[in-house]
Amino acid sequence: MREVADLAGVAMSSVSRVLSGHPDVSPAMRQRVMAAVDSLGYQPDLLAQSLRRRETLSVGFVVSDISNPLQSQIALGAETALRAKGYSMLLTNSENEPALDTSHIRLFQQRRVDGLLLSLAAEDDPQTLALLGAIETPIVLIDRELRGDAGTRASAVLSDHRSGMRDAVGHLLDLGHRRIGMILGQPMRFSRERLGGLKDAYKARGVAPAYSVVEGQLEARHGRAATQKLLDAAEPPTALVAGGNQLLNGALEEIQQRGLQLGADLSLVSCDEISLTQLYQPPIAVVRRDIRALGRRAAELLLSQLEAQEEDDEGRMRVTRDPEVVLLPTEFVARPSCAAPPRAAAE
Amino acid sequence: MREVADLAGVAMSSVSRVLSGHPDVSPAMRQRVMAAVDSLGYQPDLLAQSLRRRETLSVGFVVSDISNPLQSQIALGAETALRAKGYSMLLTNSENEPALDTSHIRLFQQRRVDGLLLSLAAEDDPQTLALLGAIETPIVLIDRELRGDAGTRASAVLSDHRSGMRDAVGHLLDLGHRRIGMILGQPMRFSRERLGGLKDAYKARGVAPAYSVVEGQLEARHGRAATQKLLDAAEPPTALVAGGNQLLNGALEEIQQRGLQLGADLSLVSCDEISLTQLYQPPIAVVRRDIRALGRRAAELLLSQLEAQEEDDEGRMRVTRDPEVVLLPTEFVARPSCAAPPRAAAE
DNA sequence: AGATACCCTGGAAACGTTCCCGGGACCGAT
DNA sequence: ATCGGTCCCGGGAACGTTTCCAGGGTATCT
Repeated sequence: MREVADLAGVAMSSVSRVLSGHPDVSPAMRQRVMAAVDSLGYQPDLLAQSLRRRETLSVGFVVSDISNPLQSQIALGAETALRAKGYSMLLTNSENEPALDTSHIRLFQQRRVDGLLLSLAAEDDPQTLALLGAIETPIVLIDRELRGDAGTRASAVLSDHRSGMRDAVGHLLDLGHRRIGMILGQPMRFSRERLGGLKDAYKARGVAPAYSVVEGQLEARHGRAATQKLLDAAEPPTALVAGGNQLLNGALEEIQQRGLQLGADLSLVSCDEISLTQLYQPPIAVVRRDIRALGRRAAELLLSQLEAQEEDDEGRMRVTRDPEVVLLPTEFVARPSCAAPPRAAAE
Repeated sequence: MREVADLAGVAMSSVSRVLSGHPDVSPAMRQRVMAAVDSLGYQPDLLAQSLRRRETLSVGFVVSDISNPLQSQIALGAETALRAKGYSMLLTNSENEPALDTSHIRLFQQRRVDGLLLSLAAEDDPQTLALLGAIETPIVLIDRELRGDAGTRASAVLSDHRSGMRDAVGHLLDLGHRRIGMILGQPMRFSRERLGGLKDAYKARGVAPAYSVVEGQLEARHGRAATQKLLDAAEPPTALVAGGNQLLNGALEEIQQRGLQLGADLSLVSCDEISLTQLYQPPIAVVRRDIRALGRRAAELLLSQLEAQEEDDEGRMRVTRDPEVVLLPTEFVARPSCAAPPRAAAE
């Protein structure tokens, strides 16, 4: 920048003014400076800018596993929205370990990110909650619900899993199923809501609650083990609900292993659309949602918080807008993987 | 940091020395400083550190679309390896537009990233090539091959698509197929190599090259359109090769639409394992590779370049190690989606 | 005892910006 | 001609670190 100033024969402050679009700058000055900038191919150093301006135009995204199609679609949606406003995204994988969550959040703090997008590994980790409660930067939770300070201070985008699942289980009950097996992941909001939707459906139809639920990790191995356990029960369910694409993979493995025919022998509903659910034969019914929109909305919430920041007397940035929580819809899509239960099992 | 120094009653330079593990520091001093640090909960500002040290401990990752399972697995592998060495990853999606590639690279330059991981949208975009040729930071290309300066200056991790595809097509030829249709994406290295593998196989078996190839974008729509075109030919192929998971999705749509039975009516090979290929009925043969390793190796190459940097007389960092290119293996996995061609078509 | 060497510490410049503040030039009004 | 105001511009402090340099203290050697 000094080179530019020297070449143009002006002060560095003038160069800065021209480049940052300050109003107090004459056309002649602008021209001179821009000429020098072009001829030197000068590009301002964002690092120094950030240091001085006290904002980095960057946000941290903590994700448990970016290779999960769910998370990567969220990341895409979020990054695109953030980039449109000039923000960059720092990405980190916490490998489903809450301890990594906190250490990454701390790291992002040191990097002075302007905001945080969190898809946490756990909702009830005390360390994480304590850290988040003490943090002043804007936070948006993605499909997570936190207790205490951390929860009230943060914005959130949530999917309305309950309503989609209510329709899904309602559909199964209407087809004549009575015993439904549900495979869930970690005890987090999405699991609770899905279970809630299932209960709602039984209740709404006045059917005796003959469902069974297996909780575990959100991974294929658990999907398979849970399927095994459910189908080996004395009175096995006639329909299965897999609460996530990894669980679906495991469930399908076991179903194929047993030579069961989807629809005819066993009905199946999964959560979240992937290519597999559409192209499988028979196609698999899903509770669907716009995942990319989840990321986009999360970014928008964060941006709105960032726009509403003001410096207080101590020079720190304080958010002036209250955190928001938005609920995004889910939709049940019936497909041939759901059919009436086999005669024998239906009684 | 000044607060820490004041509380401990020492100079800021001493605090800095303690925290950065400088050797010239007495045990007493270390103790005093650490006590002050703990009591204040002080965390150093990485921004200021980066500015002063002239390194940011961050790398930029330019990806065309993170929601693609391929790219997200690469990202996971890379991020994990980078994080282990203290580096953070900035992620950006270029939406398959070379213009965005260059603008993101420029942005990363301004952010002073220490290195660049590139999965470019195009291999021959002049703007991108010019920019990369003029850049001094270490670069690792991911499954891309560049001409000119940019190419020689950059490291790269490449997959050996050719050998896997050679085996795949060899398998099809051995089953009796003669007319094979290949669906490819953009004209980049992976497409060229796959085509090369196909030709190799025909040549090795001395079979007349009766294959046909359709190039296009790496997306489902093209996969479907290409399948349509190939199957509508006067002498349609008896086996199809889809060069990527998006293309596979499109191809399967069309195949199902026509009511064709994989294996019996038409053989199919895809590239890169996804849950669909394993769980589809019949399972789909693939040319497989360890995608996460691709990301990991890319990060390792970059790290090795970063370690080999030294400051020259003008204060700029210069890499002292020559760029490396590593070739990672692929492996053909035969599955029931490949079978002998139907009698009628076999002549 | 004096000199030499070594270890540790404090002061200050620097990294590349931004932005406040003071001042010169110019205009119009008195 | 003087004054008040507006418009631009340059100087310099600051953001939070690191690192060079010089100097003070202690130990070692002659």
